[in-house]
Amino acid sequence: MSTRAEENYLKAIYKLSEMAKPKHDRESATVPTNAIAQEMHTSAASVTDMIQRLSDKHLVDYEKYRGVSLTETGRNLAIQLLRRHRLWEVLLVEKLGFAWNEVHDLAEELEHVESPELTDRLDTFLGSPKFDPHGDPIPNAEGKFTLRQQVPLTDLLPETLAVVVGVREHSSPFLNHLDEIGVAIHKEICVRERFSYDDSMRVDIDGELRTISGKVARNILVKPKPVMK
Amino acid sequence: MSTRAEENYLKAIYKLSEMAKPKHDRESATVPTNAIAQEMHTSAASVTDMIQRLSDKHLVDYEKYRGVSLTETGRNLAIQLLRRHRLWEVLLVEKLGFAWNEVHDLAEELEHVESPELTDRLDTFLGSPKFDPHGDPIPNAEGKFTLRQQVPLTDLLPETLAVVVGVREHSSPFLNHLDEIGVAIHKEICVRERFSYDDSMRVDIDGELRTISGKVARNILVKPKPVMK
DNA sequence: GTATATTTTTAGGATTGGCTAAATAGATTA
DNA sequence: TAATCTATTTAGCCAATCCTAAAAATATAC
Repeated sequence: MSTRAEENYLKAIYKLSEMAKPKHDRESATVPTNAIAQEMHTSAASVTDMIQRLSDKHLVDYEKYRGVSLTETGRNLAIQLLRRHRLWEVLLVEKLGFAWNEVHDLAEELEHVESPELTDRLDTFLGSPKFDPHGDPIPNAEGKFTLRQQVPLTDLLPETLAVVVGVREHSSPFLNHLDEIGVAIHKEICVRERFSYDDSMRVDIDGELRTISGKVARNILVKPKPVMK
Repeated sequence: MSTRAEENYLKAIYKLSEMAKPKHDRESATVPTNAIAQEMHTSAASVTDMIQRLSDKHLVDYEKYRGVSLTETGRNLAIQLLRRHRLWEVLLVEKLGFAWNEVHDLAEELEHVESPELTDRLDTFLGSPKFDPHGDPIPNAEGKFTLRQQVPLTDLLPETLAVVVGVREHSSPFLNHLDEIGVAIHKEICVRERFSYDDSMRVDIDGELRTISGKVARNILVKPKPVMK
């Protein structure tokens, strides 16, 4: 029904509209043309073009000069793409042995293969994972996300133990850096000291004491461990 | 480097040129425009169009009104597509649990994801299979096919035991029919009687005696079992 | 060996999806 | 409020890939 190009626009609009409105909401926030152009590394004119096509297909609501938002159909499509993307990432990492910073572009290709049957079977084969290798939630077939307690590492008080559950940046340089400092999903981190001046912190990872910059800490998501009394 | 459309043309040309010249040969046989058009369900004019582009890219050799043949580059590309196609089919059947008649169209999509790394890892994950679920040989990374002794079921003499190793037809109706009569890859078949009039035969499958029409028998490939003395 | 039939190519056009440059609407500031 | 800046749209193009109809080349038949 929809082309690759259309699907990529839907994904971009979904992403931007979620960023505009972090809390999961029934409605889709309105995003400006320019933001889409930037996100997709294309010209604003091309965006206007495509948006008009998507609007004709009732995948987005569009009023000239007012920005775009996804219709329910459009959002469901975007969420299914996200589902496929993240399931493929799990296959690539868990089964094929790719590193977590190598799978994004491949999943970007694979997600466009449309087949509910394939998606279902992939999900089953992988054991219906709820999160992908970066800790992002995988929507289920109905488009529902699994919620989870998570905060940026910067929010932890000293002497708190926490488990890494996700990242807020997916760039290869960032993920490589995490590899270098021993941070990975499911690793335990214990905060020793916080420097509020620059949000950097001293932490304990695998028994090693390290300093993590604020820039990095802000992009690590953790789930605090309840303290044993 | 090459688009999806170009890749599909290369595959079609490869297929036709192999059919024209069954023995594996260094050279690629010349195929007529019309044959490609039929194979791809498109118009002859479109074929001429695309062939000119492929010729500009040195993927085919082309002389007006003379037909096309693949260059070495073109043939290598086609063989890599075949490799990916068949590896994906193995994944779909062996790991995801699809039936052998359900995987062709999906593999047709998946094969276009170009990544030597992905292909390699897929191959390793699947245990470097030499044949796909229909018994077709999977070329290795160097493009070499595993050869194997195989003959159409119609070639067997009565009282010969053989193992089904492949099919020469991939249509769903044909594969479904095989399912119905209990024929599957690796099944043993024992020929009891041959009727040369119409090539039909009485065979033993799983201890059950059945009649197989010539049309069906011709499309079943078997490897005769050496007779115990 | 010419007439006819078939195959192939050319010509011209549609659609998708991108671009640049120019025009216009909306937002910001003095 | 007027001037200016920015965001958005329009206009006009381009390339890829398909199409139909017509022309040209080749093959076949008498």
